[in-house]
Amino acid sequence: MSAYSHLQMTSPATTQRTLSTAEQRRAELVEAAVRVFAERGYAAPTTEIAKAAGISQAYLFRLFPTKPDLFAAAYEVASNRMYEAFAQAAAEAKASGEDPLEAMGRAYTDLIRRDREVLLMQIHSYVGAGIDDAARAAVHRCFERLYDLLRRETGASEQEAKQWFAYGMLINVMAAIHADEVDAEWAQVLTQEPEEGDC
Amino acid sequence: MSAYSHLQMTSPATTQRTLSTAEQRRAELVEAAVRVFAERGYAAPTTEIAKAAGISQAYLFRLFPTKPDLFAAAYEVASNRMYEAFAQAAAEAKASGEDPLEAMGRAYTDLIRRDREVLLMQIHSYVGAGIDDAARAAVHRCFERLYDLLRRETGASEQEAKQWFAYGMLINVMAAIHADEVDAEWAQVLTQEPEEGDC
DNA sequence: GCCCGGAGTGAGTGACTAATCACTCAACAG
DNA sequence: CTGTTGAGTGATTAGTCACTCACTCCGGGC
Repeated sequence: MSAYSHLQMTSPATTQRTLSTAEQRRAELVEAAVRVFAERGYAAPTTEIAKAAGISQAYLFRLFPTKPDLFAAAYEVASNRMYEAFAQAAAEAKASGEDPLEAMGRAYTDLIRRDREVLLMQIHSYVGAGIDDAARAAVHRCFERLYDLLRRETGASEQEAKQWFAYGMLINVMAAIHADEVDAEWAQVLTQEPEEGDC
Repeated sequence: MSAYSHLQMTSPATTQRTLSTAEQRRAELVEAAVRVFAERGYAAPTTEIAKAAGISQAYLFRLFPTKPDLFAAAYEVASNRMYEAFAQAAAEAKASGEDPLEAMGRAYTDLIRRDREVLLMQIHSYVGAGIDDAARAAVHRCFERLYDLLRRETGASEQEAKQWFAYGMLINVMAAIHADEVDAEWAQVLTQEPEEGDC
């Protein structure tokens, strides 16, 4: 019978009317996909994603014809979320006369706590980029946009940009391997927040 | 670890046998596993690894009872190869009065060209670390050993060590996503070799 | 009332894959 | 020659996965 009909029956009556119901479901599905892919990687089964989204697996495949399509959409959403966080941090820093480079650096560490999924999706996409051409293109686009934003908004030099990305990658990896749960010097050093005099 | 560590045992000179010893086959299998896992990630099927090693899939499972066991062994070999490269670079630099920190940095970029598999295994293990407990432990051990080596041999400060690892992670990721094949400013900047005045 | 189209699903299917099992054969000791 | 042991395999199994299809349900237009 209705196996999981008790999940979210309270569908908001005041839904945004700009989205049709199918588009809305698609958006919900992608949100769920981000959650599950972030946790279990590309190998996450579609059944589990469908369950997380509260729909049947069959309907998942109506909304996204193939699994790579779904993964690409999830990655797109996650990398947009990251981009927006950085753009906002840069804009706010600019408005308040702060150093935008430093603000964007802080935005990264903030992102770990608030939105761990985004960083995990990033790591998983690096693996996907080694195999899937579409994933690789998406990852390259993400780096390009972020690099352009950084150079444009902060005026960082090439060397500064490189260093900024390097620390970002370190944060990504440390989050992926759960270094924060390890009680050892290396873990403490490599996950600690940057001090003031960082160079 | 110590169970399969006899890489080149003394082959019996008196008797020539057409059949290999199990230990020898195990070592060959692990070498093949490193190649295949590096290329295709944790999802690489055991049939393919067996084929690469020139043995049957059934025998693969006799030599390693489970796939995670095999992956862990492959990762161990790959990270040892990395460790040895760093240790050697540090030792040589020390002997010749060079700066060991810089030498170890150069060893990393050299490693990309010579032994790309090692870096790819590293990236793949980050994903494995999010799922498999054994893989996570292995990755943590690898970081610990490397961190200790760095601090001991180069006398780098915590901050210097952190920066060294950050650049290492950047190199890892750029290799994984094939950034070197991209013709764009971000790719060129993030993959270029470090200049002399890097800080 | 009746059709039509879109939302949504239960029940599959074929392809694969980790792991098992029953078995063969080579080598050697006695 | 014979019994034993370890190397090695073909065939199979149990389970999982991406993906499909025939179907139901429901609201709106005629």
